[in-house]
Amino acid sequence: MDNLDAIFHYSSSSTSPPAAVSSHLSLNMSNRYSLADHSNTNHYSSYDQSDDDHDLRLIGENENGVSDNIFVADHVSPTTNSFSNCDGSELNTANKLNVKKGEKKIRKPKYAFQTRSQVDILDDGYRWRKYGQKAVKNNKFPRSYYRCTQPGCNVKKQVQRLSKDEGVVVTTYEGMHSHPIEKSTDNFEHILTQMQIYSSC
DNA sequence: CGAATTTGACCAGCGC
DNA sequence: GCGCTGGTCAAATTCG
Repeated sequence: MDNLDAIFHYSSSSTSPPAAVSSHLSLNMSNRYSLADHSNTNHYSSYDQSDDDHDLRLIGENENGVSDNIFVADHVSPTTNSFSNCDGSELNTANKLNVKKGEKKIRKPKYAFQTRSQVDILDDGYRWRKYGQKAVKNNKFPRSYYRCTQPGCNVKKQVQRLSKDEGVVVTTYEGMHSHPIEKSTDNFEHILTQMQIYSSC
């Protein structure tokens, strides 16, 4: 877990996913959820995430105080100061890591959501195909890699359960969907409302 | 039978 | 240079 542009902590006792939020988020980040813009991170308080995710800064906290924190990572490419450049453009084999010849590597922004959920597979309204799974250092749970199945849509996500808190699932999104959400979720509006609270800093 | 998942192999980046 | 780690590929397998 690194190179994240933002992590949103979302508490939920149901299977309804924050992923739905993130998917919506990825469609609208450029004009709505710019809180994690790297240019704004300097004034955020630091946050120690040394056990798992590293180099994360706390950028917001929910009023209920418990653990609904918003994070942004230190490692953000200068080219990703704006979400709007996250176009989901396809990577070719020679450019798997967004590296061009003679240029600094370009990373897409990533956005992670911490979810308190009993299930790993969260229905966010998009269709995903799993393309990999890896054991993660310092974590007894594997990380799963998914790609959006929509042709031409190159959005990826990673799903991982925290070792130190088995009730927490971290979903990391990379890229923006180039198509509408495929199905609605029951409490989408509720989730959106929470997101707006989080992003009101 | 087509789509999705599993899983070992492969590759690149990074730290030492 | 080497080993570790994260990310992806692709063949095999499973599922609907």
